[in-house]
Amino acid sequence: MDSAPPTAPRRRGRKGDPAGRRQAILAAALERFLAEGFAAATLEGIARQAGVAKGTIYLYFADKQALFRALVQDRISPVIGLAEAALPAFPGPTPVLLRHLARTFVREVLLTERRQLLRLVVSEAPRFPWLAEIYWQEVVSRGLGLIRAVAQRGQARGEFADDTLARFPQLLPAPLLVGFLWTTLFERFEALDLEAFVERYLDILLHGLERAPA
Amino acid sequence: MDSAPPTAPRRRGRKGDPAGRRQAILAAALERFLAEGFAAATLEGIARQAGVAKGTIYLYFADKQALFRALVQDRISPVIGLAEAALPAFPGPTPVLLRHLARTFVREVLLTERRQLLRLVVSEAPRFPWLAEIYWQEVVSRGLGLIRAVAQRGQARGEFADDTLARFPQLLPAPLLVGFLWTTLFERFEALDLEAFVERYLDILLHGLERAPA
Amino acid sequence: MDSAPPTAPRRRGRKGDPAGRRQAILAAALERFLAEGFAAATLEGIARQAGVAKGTIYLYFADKQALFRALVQDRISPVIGLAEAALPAFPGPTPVLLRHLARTFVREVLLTERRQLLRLVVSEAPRFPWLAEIYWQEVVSRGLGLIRAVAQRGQARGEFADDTLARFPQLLPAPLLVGFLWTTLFERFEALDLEAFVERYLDILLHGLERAPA
Amino acid sequence: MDSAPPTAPRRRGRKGDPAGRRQAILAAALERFLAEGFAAATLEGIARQAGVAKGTIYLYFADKQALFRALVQDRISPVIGLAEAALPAFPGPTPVLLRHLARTFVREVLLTERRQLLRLVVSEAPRFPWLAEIYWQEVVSRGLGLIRAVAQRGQARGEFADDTLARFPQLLPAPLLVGFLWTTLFERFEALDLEAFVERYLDILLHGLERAPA
DNA sequence: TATGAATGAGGCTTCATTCAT
DNA sequence: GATGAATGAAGCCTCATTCAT
Repeated sequence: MDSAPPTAPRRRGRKGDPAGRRQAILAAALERFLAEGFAAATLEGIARQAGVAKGTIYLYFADKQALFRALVQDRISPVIGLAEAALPAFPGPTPVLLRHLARTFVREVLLTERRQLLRLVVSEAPRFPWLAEIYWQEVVSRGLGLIRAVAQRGQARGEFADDTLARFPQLLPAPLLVGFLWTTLFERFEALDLEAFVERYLDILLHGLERAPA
Repeated sequence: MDSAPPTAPRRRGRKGDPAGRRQAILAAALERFLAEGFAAATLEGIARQAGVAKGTIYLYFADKQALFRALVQDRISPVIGLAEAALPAFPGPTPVLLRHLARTFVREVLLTERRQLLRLVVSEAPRFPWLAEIYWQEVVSRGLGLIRAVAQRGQARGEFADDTLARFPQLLPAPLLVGFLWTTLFERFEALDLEAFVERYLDILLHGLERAPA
Repeated sequence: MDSAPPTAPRRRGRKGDPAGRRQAILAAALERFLAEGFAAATLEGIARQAGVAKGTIYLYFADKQALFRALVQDRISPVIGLAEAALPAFPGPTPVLLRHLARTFVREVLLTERRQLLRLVVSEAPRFPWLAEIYWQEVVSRGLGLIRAVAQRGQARGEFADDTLARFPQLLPAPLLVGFLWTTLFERFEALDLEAFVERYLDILLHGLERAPA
Repeated sequence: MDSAPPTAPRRRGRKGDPAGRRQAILAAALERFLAEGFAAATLEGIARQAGVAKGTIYLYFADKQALFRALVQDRISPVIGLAEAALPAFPGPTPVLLRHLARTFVREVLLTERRQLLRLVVSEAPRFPWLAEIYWQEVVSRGLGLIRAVAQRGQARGEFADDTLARFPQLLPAPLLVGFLWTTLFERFEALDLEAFVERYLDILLHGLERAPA
């Protein structure tokens, strides 16, 4: 399809790139796990999609579960780094900063394939408790910490009326979860203007935070 | 084969009842699917939990997938009926009605095993597109319709400033999804006072709806 | 080969004999394990030889090792019972009794397929310590006890000069092990008149026991 | 590829020596085969123990079975040489010579790791008929020849009453096989004073040979 | 010559489905 | 109808062997 020449010549047999191999397997595994779930995805399918033999996977990962774990660790951790990097020395008002955070999440997660990872965690976590734990450590706890920091900044600068957001940092990602579910499951039944929805939600949330309701 | 008439139906437990059998199997299937997911749950386990033989399941359902489908159809539809029944002729102010709706959902879904059904849908929908469709028809579209009806009631009565809630009925369930994720995945890492969280959110939401923010 | 009609009609599909099934599998397993060793024998081969499907084996045995263990327990224990039963109230002189014991072993073990079981134990014991343990409990310790009882009988009756045989009961089976190795490994290279060999050894042994050599 | 001349052969350990390589591989193979058997031993394990890469083994041996065969041929033949060398011009009485032979075997085989080779032969001979053949040619037939030579020496010198030992040379190694089995399998369940046992056996055997019993 | 990444056939085991009783 | 023993396809994983470097 692409007129550009194949960058990787892909010699038959032993490939030359010992590093790209691992990434190719991870990419294939992500796709298969997302499409079929952990139990239903087969190593045969992953290998085929990665363009390697079944046994090759075991050169890089001890077993199917280790592959799954590596996948989560490799692809999830960088996500939160994006948001943390966006914070450090933000000059403007805190409400603007909050909007910035939420929009970053929408742009970098909800509107990319990364959104599927959350589904994977939701799906498989009950049977693989370490999965929720990794996700907690790498994403959720760091994300909530981020929001709490912003909440205190807002309170310190007199922009927020009280500690509502610090107590319930989950208020910020709430619409994002709606967006996640929507784009994942229900988009084909009814459209949702995701960005408008999030903006509207932020309007209400910030309005509520600035003037503490009863 | 046996010429002796079956004078004693030998109903041990819930056996012998051709209708109760089906329900017993469905109940067992629900539990196994929720606990292990579709692929990992075994008919052996379902049969054991239902107190029937493996082969018996095939007298009621064509195959594993048919069992799954019947389960979803039998158990999901009633959920939304609860909320719809709560609406009909509510006398008081619309904000109170909204709070009532949200609390019903928290009490009847989030704090019961029914919450697991949502997880099952999220998990298996990609492989069983009809699953999302059923869920949409039976739950989501009716739920959103309910909220829209309430939104219009509020606007008609002059309680809401504009059509924000009618355009984005997802605003109401947003915190409930957070609650879903929290109780499902992260409860063991950090506590969340679910009821306080939801009440606080309703404060903010209703405040925002009553006086339309910029 | 046998002109008699097939006693088991062997209907295709589900067999009727729930008891013979297990024995058929054990017999097939014995043959394959003996011919190929534990690691090299395949369940595919065992199933084929038993005339059952691969999965059927797992209805009777938890895994390959459990099959192996059951095989040893089922086939080894009866062997020693033969010798123990031969002892109780033997009327004649102890030397005659000893010869009787040795001949029973030759006839019932060395000259039958049972001899192969010893080879199996020797082969696989280092990797499956429980195997040597079972064999010790079921065969060796009981066999040595038998010989010690005979030795004391001989001493009590004044037929043996001292406690040599009680101290070294292994003296009796020594030539039988030679016979085992010979028939197992070297028969095709050079003939050995096993019975004459054993008789000649017994002559020497009994001669030595009757008049204790220096 | 590297233009620099290999001034330093970089012989780490026993590498670099094309002949030592072969020996290192054989030594490692011996250890792994003895510990795990032919089928269960892996080339990966042999290579690691030999300190070479898996592929290197194939530079010296065509395949796993060829490695096994070479191992047996290289390591078994020398064993019998020990005993043959002990014979040539023994000055003393033949019974003393026989005791000397037996003790040499106990010391050099039973009490060393070489004893395991016999177990390997017993284990794998049914699947590799050439294995029993090699063992026969290199060890057993030569060993029996040795004993027969001693038997004739004894008869010629009037020390033995008849040709019993020449007809049944297996009489001499019989207790050694008992010792083999004992140290290999049953030592941990009951102690056996191996040297005392062998001496006592020789007492009886020689006593019987000197004065031919009925 | 030496390496070790890559391969893929084949082994053990599981489990949805069938069917004789 | 109900049962559960039997089946066999399919999955995960191992490892002897090959081959580009």
